[in-house]
Formats: sequence, C-alpha cells, structure tokens
Amino acid sequence: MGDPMERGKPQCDDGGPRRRLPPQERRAQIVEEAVRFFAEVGLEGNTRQLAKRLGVTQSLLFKYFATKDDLLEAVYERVYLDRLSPDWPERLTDRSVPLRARLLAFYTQYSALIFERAWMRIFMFSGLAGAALNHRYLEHLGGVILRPILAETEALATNGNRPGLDDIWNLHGGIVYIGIRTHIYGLPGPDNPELVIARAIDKYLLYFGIHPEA
Amino acid sequence: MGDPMERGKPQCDDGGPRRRLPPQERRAQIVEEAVRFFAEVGLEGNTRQLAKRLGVTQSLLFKYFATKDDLLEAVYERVYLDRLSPDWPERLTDRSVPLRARLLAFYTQYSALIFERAWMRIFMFSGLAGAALNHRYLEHLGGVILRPILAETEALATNGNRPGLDDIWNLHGGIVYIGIRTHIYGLPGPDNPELVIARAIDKYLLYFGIHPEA
DNA sequence: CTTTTTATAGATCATGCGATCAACAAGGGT
DNA sequence: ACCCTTGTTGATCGCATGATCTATAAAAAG
Repeated sequence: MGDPMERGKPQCDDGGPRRRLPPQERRAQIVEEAVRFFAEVGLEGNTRQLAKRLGVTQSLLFKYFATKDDLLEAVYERVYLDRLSPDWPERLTDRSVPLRARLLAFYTQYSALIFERAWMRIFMFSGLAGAALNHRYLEHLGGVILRPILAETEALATNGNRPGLDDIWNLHGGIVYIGIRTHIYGLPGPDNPELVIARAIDKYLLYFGIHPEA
Repeated sequence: MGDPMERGKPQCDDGGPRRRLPPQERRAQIVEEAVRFFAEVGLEGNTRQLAKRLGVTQSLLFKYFATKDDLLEAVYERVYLDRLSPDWPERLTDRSVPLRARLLAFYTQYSALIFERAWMRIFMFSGLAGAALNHRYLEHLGGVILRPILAETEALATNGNRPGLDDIWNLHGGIVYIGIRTHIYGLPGPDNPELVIARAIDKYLLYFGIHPEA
C-alpha cells in the first residue's frame, strides 16, 4: 500500500466483464445509486466510492455529468420530484369531506412518501447546504399545503382560538419530526406512525374546537 | 495564482505581528471560532479556512489538537455542554406548580438555549454523521425530560386519552421544529416564538383534558 | 464476418487537504 | 540586559479528490 503505481488500478473487479448500457439507462442507474450514496455519507461523499458501489470506474461518472455538482443537481431533482402531488390543494379544500379526514388523508400519504431514509437525509443535507431547491420546496409547501390548511381551519374554528400559520407549522413540524427522529438521529420510531399522526391532528383540531366530523 | 510556491505563504497577514497567548486561552479561542465555523460550513470544513478566520496559521491548530477529529470532539463538547440543566427533572415534577406552568418554563428556557444557529446546525450535522454524542444527548433528553413529562401528564389526564411517549415526542418535535425551520432551512421564524410554544403546550394539555391551573 | 460507433476502462494531472517539522520570536525569570 | 522556554510561523510531505485524456472493447450497422 502506498505504492503510487496503484492509483489507477481497476475499481470494478467484482462484477465481471465490462457491461455496456444505453446511456439513458446508465444515467438513471448512476443517479439512483447516487441518491442512496449521498444520503448515507453526505454531499461531500467522493466520486470514487460511488463508482465502486456502481461497479464502474470513477471516470465514467464524468461522461454523464460534467461536474460533481451537476450530478448533485440530478440527485436533488430525482429526490425532490413528485413529493407534492398537484391535486392536494384541491383535496385539502374539498369541504364535502370532514377536515379531519382530509388532514388524515394528506399526512398519511405524505408521511408515507417522505419518511424514507434517502429523502429525509438528502433534504436535510441540502437544507444545511442552503440549496435553492430546498427553499423552493418549502415555499411551495407553504403555499399549496399549509396555507390551504390554515384557510380551512379558519373557516371551521368554533371557539375563540384564531389559527395562525404558525399553528399549521406546529402541526406539520410535530409530524415531520417523526421522520427526523428515525432517519436523521437514528432513534427508534413509533410502532404505529399513522396513529401518532392521527393524534397530532386531533390535538390540533380540538384546540380550535373543530369537531371530527365537521 | 497556481504558482506552487504560493502554498506556504502567510495566512494571517491582516492582524499584525504574531500575538502570543497562554495555551488555555488560545485553545478556548480556537474552539469557540471552530464552533461558529463548522456550524456554518459543515463538519468537513477545512482547517486552513478556520485558521484564516482565527488569524493564525493552520499548523498552529495541530499544536492544540492532534487531529481534526480531536478538534471536532472539542467542538461537540463545547456545544453540547450545559444544554440540559440537571435540575429540570426536579422542576418538571414539582406538583406544587401547575403542569402548564412547568412545561412553559421548561420550553421557554430550553428554546432560548437551543434556538441558536451554532447549536442547531452542529446538532444536525453531528446527527447526520451518526456522532455518538448525539445519540447520548437524545437518550439523556428522553430520560430526564420526556419521561418525566409523560409521568406528570399521566397523573393529571382526566379524559380517556392515555398519553404515550410519542405524544411527548410530538409536543417536543413541534416546538423544536421552530428552530429547524429558522436555522437549518433558513426560513423566517415566528414573530413571537414563546407564544407559539405556549399554544403548542395548550393543545397538548387540552387533548388530555388537563386544566391550565392543574 | 467486417466495419463503425461509442460506452467504458485505465492512467494521469492539478489541486486541496490533514498532518509534520525545523526555525523563529514573544514574553517571563533571573 | 540576558537567556530560556515555548507559542507561533513557514515550508513541506503524503495522500485523496475532482477532472481529463487516450486506449479498449462491446454492441450495432453493413
């Protein structure tokens, strides 16, 4: 070890002979593995390790992405894509359904999408790095999810407590924190996350005097 | 630029002449700046940049810390230290004070301690890195804060809702998420965090039928 | 089968990083 | 004023990393 002549030795000695894939397929494969990889080790993870995981050489990565930042951009896009279905604003404001049922439906499905190791960690890494996509996502979330929930709550509140956007953030944060606990901090999560979510929603509704069937 | 002879050029050309400090003082100065530095750029921030901020040479850092990991350990200790005052278990279980007042006192003071950029970000960075201190801190938190709160809530719950530890995590997460929003994601925080905290506590207590004065 | 195309590998470069060490100088003791 | 300890510097080492370039071979085209 330490032999300078070892630098360029083969990095994919396991799989077998060189396998040639159509560019589109290879690219997708790289991005998919990169998501898992960077989610694990952080955005500073090095390209050689990633290549090793893929069973290809490091130089190949640069045939598909001019720079590592380009690869990270692709990772972001892959991860951020389709987490917020465009029909949620509509469904959240459908007053033919009780608000509790709407919130429950949203947070059940949303949590199923985001309580995933790769998403949680890359979201956090990119947030810490100040990535633009992160800001955009959260602003989008505020606009299409939190604000509608606030409006629906305002419309149904029966007691003196007037809801503010911070109340929605509190509901949202309490739920999202389940994923943070488990995937960022590595603590054991709840046995039944959906039950915990339901109770969070019930606390929220109760505070504003909103009946479960309303 | 690119001249290989530039590598070793002075890295502290601003302040003036070489200032000689007692080791203890210098060490503290390094740790303090390192906290701010690593909180900003992440734990992979390089020692040369840190040294530049301090106005000393990079090599000096290694006179005080044998390795960069040692420095990071010192940063962890500095940051994690004294965030959980040892008298909180006692104060949280003092039944001569209404539970609401106890929770309010705790989370007001606790949030004042942790809603700080350096803490929030280093806690998150170290959590993502799987640092042992992070786990220990959270387990400690669970033991000396969350469990007592659960016991107190159980003792006072008047309706059918039986509290579980996940309810406390939900309360806690909803509050901590305020700090995450502002310091990790860089979003504007609430105008009055204490008010938001009070409302979170009220939602929590109401759900278990606990009167504010109980 | 032969030719052409291009996905892939292997080697290498330039730079940046953590870490080391000899030389220097600031401050205290005498 | 002098020495002597040691905090501090400047230069350098070894290695890892992002990126580049050329040779190779796998699949497609004829």
